[in-house]
Amino acid sequence: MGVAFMKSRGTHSRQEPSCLSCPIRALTVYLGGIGGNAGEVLKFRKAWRRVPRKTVFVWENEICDEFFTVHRGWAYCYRVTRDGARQIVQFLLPGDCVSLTALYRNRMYFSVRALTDLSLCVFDSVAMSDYIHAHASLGQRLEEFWLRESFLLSNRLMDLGQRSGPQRVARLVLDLHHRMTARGIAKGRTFEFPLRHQHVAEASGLTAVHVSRIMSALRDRGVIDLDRNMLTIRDSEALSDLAGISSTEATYQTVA
Amino acid sequence: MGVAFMKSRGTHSRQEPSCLSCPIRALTVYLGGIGGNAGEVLKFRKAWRRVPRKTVFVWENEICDEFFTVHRGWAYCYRVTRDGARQIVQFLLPGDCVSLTALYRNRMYFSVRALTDLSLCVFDSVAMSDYIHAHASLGQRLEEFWLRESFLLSNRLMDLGQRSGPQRVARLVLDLHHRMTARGIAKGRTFEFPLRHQHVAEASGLTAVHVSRIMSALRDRGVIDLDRNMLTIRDSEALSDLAGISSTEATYQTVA
DNA sequence: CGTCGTATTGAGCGGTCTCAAAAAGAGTGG
DNA sequence: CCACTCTTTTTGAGACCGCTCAATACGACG
Repeated sequence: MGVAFMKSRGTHSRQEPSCLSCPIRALTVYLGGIGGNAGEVLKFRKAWRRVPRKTVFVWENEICDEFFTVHRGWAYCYRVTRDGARQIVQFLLPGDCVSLTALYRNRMYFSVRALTDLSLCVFDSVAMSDYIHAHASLGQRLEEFWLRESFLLSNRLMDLGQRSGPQRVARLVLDLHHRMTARGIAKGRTFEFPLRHQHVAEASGLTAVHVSRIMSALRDRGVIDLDRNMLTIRDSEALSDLAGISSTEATYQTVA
Repeated sequence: MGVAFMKSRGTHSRQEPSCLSCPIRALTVYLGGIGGNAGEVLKFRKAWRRVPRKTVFVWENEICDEFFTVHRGWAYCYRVTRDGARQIVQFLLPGDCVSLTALYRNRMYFSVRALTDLSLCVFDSVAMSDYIHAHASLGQRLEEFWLRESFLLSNRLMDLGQRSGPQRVARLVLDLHHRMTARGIAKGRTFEFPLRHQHVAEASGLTAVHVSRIMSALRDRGVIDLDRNMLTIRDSEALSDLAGISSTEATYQTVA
């Protein structure tokens, strides 16, 4: 996690990591909480795989019988409209599993693309499903993950349905910062922000051009600062005020 | 509690129904598929309750330890922004369960309101959770309900993020028609449509005024017809073309 | 130094909103 | 059946947010 691996597909020379010492294991469905056994999981892990940035590795409407966990880097799930418009459904950070979906049916309803260079833990989805369901507490944890997923999706729905462009952007930034912090990847108010305007746009239902104007305005007003993929929240007060964080969200956000 | 307390338009004078002969039992989590035992479920059903239209019976951010199934009528889940804007997250039709959420935590993250006069089957959420998890096949079914829920939410996300007003309205109409048909409530191209423009607006992230203009246009072009809460799809071709139904959705929509 | 991807900026358009008023329905009570 | 009220729908006019298109600037990389 500490090691940089930005461009260079040549770097990234880490050894295949073990689940036992994985710093993000507590975030996963299968190793978080009390029920997981890292040794056992490691035994049926199929592979540890690297994916260069911009690569699509799960395709909407196609078969996928693997279950992934993001080990390092960023990715995102998206779907595309019949006439080509893309909607980013979710950004994936280290510790996030790429698709609970694969546990049930292998026909995916979204695509997944690496945003940065990525490393993934790969499992056979049936094996993972069997493992989870063999441990009652993991099954319960899995269901809570679904609950959380629905909650997060409904948050996004609120954003797209009821909030202005600047609000959507502010909320996206805060959300990512919050998640990065929760995983210990971000420490203070500055954190890695590898999204292009186009990504922000596709996530928030705006245009890249308009996102540019919004972010420029935020920068001019001294609310945020963005330099070389590092984003700094300068005026946290102003940002969350703009975002209009509600108490409901604050409550649920602590879930992970 | 089971006693009626509507101002009863006189209709709705049904006896408390039994799960055994319930026409929508196949749609529920706990009685659909192969694992459910209607006699057993009926035994721990807490009540059968009527709720007059416009009544809120689940509150965002409040405790709720009941699990409901819509037995008759329409309802909707919604959330409200800090500055008062409402987003309808989901419409609930007979057979839909009001909140899987209550199975896990009793603090709700949305409110639920009756759109029409409503009758509900009421369960203690812990009892229901125990029952479902005591039957492996029901547990699995529950997880598939979560999958479906996420899929549907991501559909809505696509709508709000990437589609124009007319498209959103067209899709909402088609979606409701599809669901009504799947439950045998709608037979042909005409079906009950109790939503006010305001509801359509809050679901699709538009304004009631604008929804009015959109629906007038659809009517003028002979695409739909709306008379006294009955909606008729006159030109199904044109409507789904406008909606831009993708193959992904068609596939998943057959799930139920 | 040239190329490619990305960001910025400007000008003009259009979809959707706001505000406001009028019209149409639906329910209520006489 | 009518008169009254309340809710909902319709319509118009004007404003604004966000979009489109296009040109330019920037920055990373080879």
